[in-house]
Amino acid sequence: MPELPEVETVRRSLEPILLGKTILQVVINYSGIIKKPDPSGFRAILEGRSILGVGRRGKYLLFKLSGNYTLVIHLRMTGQLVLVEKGRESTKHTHLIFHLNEDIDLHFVDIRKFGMVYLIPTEHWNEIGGLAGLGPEPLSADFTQSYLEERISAGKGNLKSFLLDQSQIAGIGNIYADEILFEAGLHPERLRLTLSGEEIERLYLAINLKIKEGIEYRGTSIRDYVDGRGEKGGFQDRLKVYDRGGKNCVKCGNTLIKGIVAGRGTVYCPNCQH
DNA sequence: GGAGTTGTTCCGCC
DNA sequence: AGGCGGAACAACTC
Repeated sequence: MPELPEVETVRRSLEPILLGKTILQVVINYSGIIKKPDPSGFRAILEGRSILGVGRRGKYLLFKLSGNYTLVIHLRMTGQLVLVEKGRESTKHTHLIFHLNEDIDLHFVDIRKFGMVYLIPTEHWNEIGGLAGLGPEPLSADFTQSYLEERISAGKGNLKSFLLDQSQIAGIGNIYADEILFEAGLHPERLRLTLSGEEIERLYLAINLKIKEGIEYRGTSIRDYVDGRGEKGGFQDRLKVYDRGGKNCVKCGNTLIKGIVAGRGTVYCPNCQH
């Protein structure tokens, strides 16, 4: 499940290799993941352009191309972007192949085909639904404790759904939401409006800490996630609640509860989180 | 072969 | 009217 730390790790692993490369040819094995434009336009516009930058916003990867075009890729649940030597055979789930100069290919692989790819003139970036409405990056200067305080108190609902809401904070998904709430000692069903100032501060620090740790350990590989070199992350060994339902709390030893909150599988410690 | 998996969008309700 | 909750949907693996 690529969330901010995983997408950032992919970005960092691709950037040094892709910068300055030219897309010579694009092979489309499955066109369903290309949301804009139609597949033949997609191929025609891409071929011959060079890659000027590899950026990220929330869970979206942004490839800045020559001629003011941007290739936007969202990996959703099982998408992978991997660099392979030219000519290496593709798997049955390889949907896009970007043949680059200098004997390198970039493969888009996605077991479930939930990923989304857009190619747009850069100034039209806000036409992509999810991208326009994103909240601040959690590790940027825009994301301050007073911003969090203001947003928390601006609406109802519980903390889990708040953390998953990309318009409040960009890039948090199910894994990091559970880890952040455990770190902060806050119950996923806790209502936003009941938080004290001290609890909002704990939440703020936990968001910063867990997102930073996720990046530092190069993401969480529970099932499919790998970076641009095909390497797994290391954060799965440091998870305290996610995927640990029924196991013992690392802090107090009680049994961790797994339930559904905000429509998502959610694990928490009933003793440590209030 | 039914259950489980999550990010995003959309719809209906209050 | 707008915010919120929940459902739907995508498609594959085990």
